[in-house]
Amino acid sequence: MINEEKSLNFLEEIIEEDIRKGKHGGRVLTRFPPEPNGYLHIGHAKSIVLNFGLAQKYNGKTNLRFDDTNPVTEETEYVDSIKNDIRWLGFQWTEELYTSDYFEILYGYAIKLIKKGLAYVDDSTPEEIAASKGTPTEPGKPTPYRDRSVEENLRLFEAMRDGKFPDGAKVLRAKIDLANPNMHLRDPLLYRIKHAHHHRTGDKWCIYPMYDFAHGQSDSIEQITHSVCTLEFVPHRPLYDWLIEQLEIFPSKQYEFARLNLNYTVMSKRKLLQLVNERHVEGWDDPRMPTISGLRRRGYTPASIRNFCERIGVAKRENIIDVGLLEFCIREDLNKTAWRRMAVLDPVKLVITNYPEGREEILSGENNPEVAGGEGERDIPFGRELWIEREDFMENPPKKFFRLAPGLMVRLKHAYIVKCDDVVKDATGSVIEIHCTYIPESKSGEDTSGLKVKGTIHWVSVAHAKTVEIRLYDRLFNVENPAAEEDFKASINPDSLQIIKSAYVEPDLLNADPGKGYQFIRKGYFTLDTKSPSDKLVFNRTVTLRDTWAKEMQKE
RNA sequence: UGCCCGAUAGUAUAAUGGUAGUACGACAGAUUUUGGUUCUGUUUGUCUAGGUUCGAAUCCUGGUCGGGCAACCA
Repeated sequence: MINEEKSLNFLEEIIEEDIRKGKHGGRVLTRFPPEPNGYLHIGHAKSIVLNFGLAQKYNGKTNLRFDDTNPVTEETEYVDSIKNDIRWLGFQWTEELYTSDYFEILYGYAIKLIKKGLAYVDDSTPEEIAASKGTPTEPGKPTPYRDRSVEENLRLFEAMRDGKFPDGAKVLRAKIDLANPNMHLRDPLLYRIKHAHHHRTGDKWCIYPMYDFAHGQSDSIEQITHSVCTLEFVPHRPLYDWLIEQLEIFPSKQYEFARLNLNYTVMSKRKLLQLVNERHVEGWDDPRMPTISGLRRRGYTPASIRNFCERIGVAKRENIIDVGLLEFCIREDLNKTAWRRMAVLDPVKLVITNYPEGREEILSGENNPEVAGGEGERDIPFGRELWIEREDFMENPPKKFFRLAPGLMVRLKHAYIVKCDDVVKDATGSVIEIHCTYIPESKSGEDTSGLKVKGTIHWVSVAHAKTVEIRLYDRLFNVENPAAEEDFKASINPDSLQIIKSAYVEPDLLNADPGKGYQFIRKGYFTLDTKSPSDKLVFNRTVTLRDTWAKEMQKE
């Protein structure tokens, strides 16, 4: 293929068409509108990459707007974490805005609607209002307050603002159509009374606008050109348009896409909050959580997440993405950037019987074989006794086992070829030592032995090994779609975290940089846990390496 | 059984009336001092029934299946 296919998603097509027609002078302004009532997760990342990406692609801008219209659930802690996560992902918003900054304007919009005879104060209880809306198959009926005069509505709404009524005593409703087949148009609530402290406006207000009377209006105030949200807001769109039309304000347009679902995890803030509150995980940033902060602590990079969000595409069809694609994206990134190190997670001792007692050598290994020059080398001490991985030895191996077994030879990475001669067992019959002889002329880089071995294994010198803690993570749930279960918590994977209290690593790892990814050769990608105690290092496994041998073994 | 949205390989996503393509996965092979990486190849798809058309994944109609909508949440 000579010229690159552009292959636009449906939003890019809409925007390009708008630009072609000169709509808004070709201006593109999107917004990312989180409610500060929880931490951002990978689903938000899709929306962030989409909104910021669209603006970048079309020379536009993106506002960050906190949708803070419900003081009961919203907190400043969440505002800070959200800003931090967006920056970490690599995006910078044009303006930091809050719906609560528009409360006065919104109040004015409500007055305008009342004056046009398009809104009324309703004294009904929540139950009465629900009943007044009817059901999807039956039209609603007006409540006794629907035909109050403009003057009375004005007076009552002002009294609501002035705190004359308790919570729930009255609401402001749009006067549209109680028989409309779209439930959202059956006189939707616009304002409710909540005598609650707001994280930004304090106690200034005791009435707060509902989502439908805040979101579209905020879009309009900011002159957002393309307001991109998820599918569940499709039925709200007629109301979004109706309010803008009646208010005669800037005509922002809403477009909807299908939210991200990942298998083997949950994505709703309510469920994630439950996992945190009920201590199924350590917190919002537990490395098993699909939150941005969890993925960060796990060792995912911003580039890998951005890349993932681009690969999954954007459409209007419900989807469940295989978490394997996320893993592919982080491996792809880390393979190119992670420095290689050796670590033994499940050690057994290997003794080189023909290597002089007390002798040691300093060998060297390139940091990154994926880059020309290897990004330098580090020293690796070698000696007569080594730790190797227990699974790299088998007494009675199957035919295609390319590791250590009596009579077989392997290459010790960056070192020598060794041949297994003997094993030492304890009283219970388990192997405690593997005795080998090494081939002196097979040293890495100056091998004149002429020997060819199929396998190469990693190792750490017993005399120089450093002890660290390693945490291995697995999927948090045992079923593909936990949200579809009766009780999603019943399918929590009890083995999602495995802690290895003492693993042996090469000494250079004591200099590991926080925030950097390391490949423990043949074992996976790891990163320093940001909450390691100062007296010991803890490494989190980001993801395993692809393991075709393990897959082969499973087939048998 | 009211209204709305959707349906293309296992999972996603293109093809905008003219050769059904791409990525991930799976499978096979080559290379490899990581059973990693890289490279090559193979496999699998238009929900269904009609209609319009020289020609339909695409347009029309009916059906089927999936999802959403009746919070003083967003």
